[in-house]
Amino acid sequence: MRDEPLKQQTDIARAAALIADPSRARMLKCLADGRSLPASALAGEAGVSAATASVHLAKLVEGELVTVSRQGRHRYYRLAGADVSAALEALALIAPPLSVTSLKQSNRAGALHRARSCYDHLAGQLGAGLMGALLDHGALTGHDGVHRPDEAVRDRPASYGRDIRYELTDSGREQLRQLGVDTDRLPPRRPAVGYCVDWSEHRHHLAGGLGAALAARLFELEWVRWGAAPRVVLVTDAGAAGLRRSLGLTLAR
Amino acid sequence: MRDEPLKQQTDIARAAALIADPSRARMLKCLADGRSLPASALAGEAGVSAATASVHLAKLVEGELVTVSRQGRHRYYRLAGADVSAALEALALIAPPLSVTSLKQSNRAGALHRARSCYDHLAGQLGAGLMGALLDHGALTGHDGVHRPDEAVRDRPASYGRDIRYELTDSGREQLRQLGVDTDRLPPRRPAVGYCVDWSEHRHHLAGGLGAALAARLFELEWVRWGAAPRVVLVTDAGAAGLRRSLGLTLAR
DNA sequence: TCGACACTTTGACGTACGACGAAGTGTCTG
DNA sequence: CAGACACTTCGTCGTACGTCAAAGTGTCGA
Repeated sequence: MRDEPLKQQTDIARAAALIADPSRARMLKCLADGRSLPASALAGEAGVSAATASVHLAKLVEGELVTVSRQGRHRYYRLAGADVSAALEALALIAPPLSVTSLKQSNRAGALHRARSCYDHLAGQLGAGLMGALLDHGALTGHDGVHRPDEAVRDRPASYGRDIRYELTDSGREQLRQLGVDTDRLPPRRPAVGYCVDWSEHRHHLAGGLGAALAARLFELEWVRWGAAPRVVLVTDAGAAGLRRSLGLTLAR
Repeated sequence: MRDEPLKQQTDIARAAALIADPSRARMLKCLADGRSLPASALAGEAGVSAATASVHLAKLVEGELVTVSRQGRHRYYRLAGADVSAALEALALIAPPLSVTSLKQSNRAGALHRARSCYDHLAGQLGAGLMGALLDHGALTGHDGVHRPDEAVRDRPASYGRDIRYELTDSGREQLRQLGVDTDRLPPRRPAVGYCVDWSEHRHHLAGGLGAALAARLFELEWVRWGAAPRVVLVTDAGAAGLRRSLGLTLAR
């Protein structure tokens, strides 16, 4: 505090201001474990529009709290360093408990985690759960469905996967038929079996022609229906029962 | 991140918002080393009015980043705990360097550190330096002039001291006469030798009738003059030379 | 008891900033 | 090549908040 050789003064108010916005704070919290996530996922987590999220992320990059890496039409954001997560943790220690009103805001984030649409198929706990059930039953082979960032070559959260080639088995064809999905009537040119890396689950969910057909069938059966907010999908009571009965899939909560 | 037993969510945005204001950040920085300071000192450090500082401090108390203890008409503020200073340090690590415009704002704080008025006498480096010179020359006896919070009984920064009793020596009377201060003509009822604990220097500066008379004499000699901002005192070139010559006192910068 | 002082409260003012819709840019799919 | 998509930029709106002067409260000293 004296006028001694004061080492580089830093502007802690500016750094704090970057964290002080509730939307940005929620985004940073999601990135706190070191993941890198696309802007759209962070917008969903924060409960704001893509435009708003974009502005926030630009500020975080400008302030060097996060870095961005472009991959095709996605942009993946991650914390700039360990010192950033350290600062977040230090703040968490002195922060008051989250008020109920702010918790309500995260309802949509919770709903997105449980089940959402991804292009024309299903994602979230529901999407990854379906994939897991298909693998457990031997309907699909080729991988265990878990995304491991270290081993991933081109696979990134929230986009189509390329590292792995899943195969539909004869048994799988039969199981899907019983659900009402005719695997012989899939669109011709489109690859039947594809997958995405689910950003909220760190696991694969079914995509491709088959993923789209399965999603359509679940809507048809009214096992799922659209929620209020964009991309939010809700599992109906009939759906929870049906999924448990036909695939042994039980969803939390 | 999963929906697992999420321990108490905390509102890091609120905590960050408390630090995100430049004035509050400057106050917190001053308190970072554990000192407790009165509101007026913090207002000076932050470069804002007492009213503004009061609002800020109320918010910091409300947010439990600082605590307050009343002592007479003063209120002493200090950081609420070690975790608060830890958070400040963590933020300092990720903060950008302070911009020039913000540095300019701290000019007044720097000026207040160098020399300011305190009631009717002088404080800051100048005030504490004068006190030190008088002690070095044996003009005063009774203590070494350093404030030690552990040993202090009733002494607090930025208010009149009571723990110690300084005595003016015959030699001191002579030295002051040479400066033009007649120690026989001090106001009758007021104690001649008093002191305050200088909050920026952690040392004592001369107060009482003698402190006032010395300050008045230095203004009369034009060794010091008023600065632009309230309570700011500037040492003139003649003053720097005179203080060095008569008391061996050299002021930094 | 009165005035000086430390601090807070009130009220008014200006502005900085977060929010979104709509339009624009680049990239992938079929 | 056309369309869908991820993301950004632009323009506009509303509001939350920092700022200070002035007035109010409590404490100290003469």
